[in-house]
Amino acid sequence: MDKSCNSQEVEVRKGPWTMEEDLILINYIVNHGEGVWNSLARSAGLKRTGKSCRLRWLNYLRPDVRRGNITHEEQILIMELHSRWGNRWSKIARHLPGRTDNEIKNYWRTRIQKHIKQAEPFANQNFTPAQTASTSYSCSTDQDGSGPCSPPMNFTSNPEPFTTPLSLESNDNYDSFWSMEDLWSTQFFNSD
DNA sequence: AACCATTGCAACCGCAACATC
DNA sequence: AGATGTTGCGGTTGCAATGGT
Repeated sequence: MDKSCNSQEVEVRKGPWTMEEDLILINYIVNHGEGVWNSLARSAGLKRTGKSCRLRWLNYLRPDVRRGNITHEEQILIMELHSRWGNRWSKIARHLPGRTDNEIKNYWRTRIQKHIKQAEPFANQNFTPAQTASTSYSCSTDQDGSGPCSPPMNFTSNPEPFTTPLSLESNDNYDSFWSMEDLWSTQFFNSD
């Protein structure tokens, strides 16, 4: 009949996450670990879908998520891997520790793709992303692509295991309200 | 100062693959 | 073997911030 009958029990929040929601999610995961996301969302008392919780955690709240500018080396690696695998963002992300598929995808669409478009007039003169990327290092050409790449600097290995949750050195986009450090410190104080 | 266009990013959606019953 | 639930992925959208006029 009318789905509004049970609309009360399935009240689901959408849109941007609040700091309070972030704290609840962090707290819950720290104390109980990740699990089945749907039940996690319910148990934590979040009016979010499991999917939304998972995304928020993976892309934003995890302590090892690295935010801030993509380095030149990372950009080169992204271009190299994209030329090899195409839009397999999660696969590409696995080779960039601390970066998420969403971040890489956004970066590609907003920065690299733009530059490629701008360069298109010159593209006829043998310009391709792959060629641009293949500057001074090579990746082992295992077909599955899981093989290690050898960038000029050894940045593929995660430099530090994020004892400091985030590098906020170029804190362009995360300084308006609260920082992840704020969240995490709050979380530790609050963890029951 | 006000308006408009562009940019960048967080979050949502739909789908396919996988797991469990 | 089929139904149902969950997860992971890639594409897309909405909106705040920023820049330009």
